[in-house]
Amino acid sequence: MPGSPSEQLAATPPAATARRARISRSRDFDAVYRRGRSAAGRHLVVYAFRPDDADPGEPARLGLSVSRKVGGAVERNRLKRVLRELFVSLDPPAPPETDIVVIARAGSAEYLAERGSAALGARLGELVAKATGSTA
RNA sequence: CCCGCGAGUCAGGCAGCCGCGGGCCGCGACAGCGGCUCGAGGAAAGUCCGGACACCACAGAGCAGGGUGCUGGCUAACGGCCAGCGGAGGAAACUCCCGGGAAAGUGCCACAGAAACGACACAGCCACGCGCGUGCGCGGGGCGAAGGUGAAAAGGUGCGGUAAGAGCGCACCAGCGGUCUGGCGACAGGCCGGCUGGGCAAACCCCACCUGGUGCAAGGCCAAGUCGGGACGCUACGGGUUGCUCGCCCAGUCCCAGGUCGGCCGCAUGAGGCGCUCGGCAACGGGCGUCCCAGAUAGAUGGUUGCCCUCGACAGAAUCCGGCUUACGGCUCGCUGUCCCA
RNA sequence: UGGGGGAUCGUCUAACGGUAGGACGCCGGGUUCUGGUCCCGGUUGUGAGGGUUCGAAUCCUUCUCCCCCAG
Repeated sequence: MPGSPSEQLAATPPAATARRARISRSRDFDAVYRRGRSAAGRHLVVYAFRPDDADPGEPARLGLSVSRKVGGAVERNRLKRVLRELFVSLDPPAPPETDIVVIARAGSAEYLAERGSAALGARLGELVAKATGSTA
């Protein structure tokens, strides 16, 4: 394996937009909520949890929760897409082998529309750092 | 030009980089990688109707319940659509209407009003008879809708007629019945007759037609896992027939505790789209050709950069399809023109 | 996604198709030296639009919002 071209592929940023890097089981969501650490902002809430059975070297997985209070289907889909994109390009990336759940609160769609994705990305970065700070 | 009316159509575009989901092909032991290709809407929305599909129920019959409601057609079906009829609105283009039955029965019609359906009483008009205080009372008669009201009052208006009056007579109008003509029909028109109605059925209801229930979290399969305790009972009771009755069938019943969070199928070729053509006023149907056109499962279309323009509305598939309704930006075509201005 | 229920004053609730009431707020006035109690008065788009009817909170229809159930 070492020295092979696949090493260059692994060097590319972890694609949290891929389905492998997402939390999909309700069991996993429950674990993050119950046993993880949380950090809350005005528009977002971030939960972080490092599962015991995580594969070594596995990049951080992302789970999103955007309820109907945020807006209609178009707004919520757009918000989820933007949040996934922002999560991948976090400047200090999220620590590996960690499950992170981001909850969008009511008003976050308006925040995105008025302040832009860069502002939302900054808020996301702050909260992720705060929630994962001691475990890293 | 500008108002208005109707129909149709589009849903920012192009390019670079980084990404996401499905299918096919290739490589690979797996994870995966590479190539090609496809990837939201006219409303995907609301879930208001109708069907397909699936399971459950059903020997069967009846009742109940629910829905629809002018006519003819279209459709798999519909509460939808098309063409008409009648009515309503508008100056017009045109638009809108749950639009059967009130001589089958029941009910309601507040307030006001003499009276709200029985045309009786009340009030009133008119001659006649009797009485007296001479314009009133009494009596038996004639009379109609005149009497404030009210949403609605026993056809309306006019003329004649009379003691007073009245469809009592006449003309026109409205309604009813009969008949003729046209139309498949709703209905329209003509003639004749008699002389005439309460209203409300989106009140109960009657009539005609339709109607089993539940919904893809339907349903099928695989994997995993729990399978423990208590009470009452001995055919009385109970359960099923998802509202009831007849009928039929099943057999112990109830309570507590525990398990069920994974995956595969269903799942996308369909009452399908487009083009031409034929029938039809049209909705729609027939024929031929051609295309394959999302299929996720915490749920896919984004990020970024550049250019252009009018600076981009409403809005995101979740079993599928046909409608309805609601939200909304632009463009094209056709049609109307009362008043005002040129 | 599918299925079901609801909306009346600031809050809780009534109302055969015929004037929208009650209780608790709240506001103003009176009584009291002051406050409370008590008395009087006020506070109203029946969620919105359209229709049936002489007349609609009520009947029909379209929409908006809220709540519940099914993993």
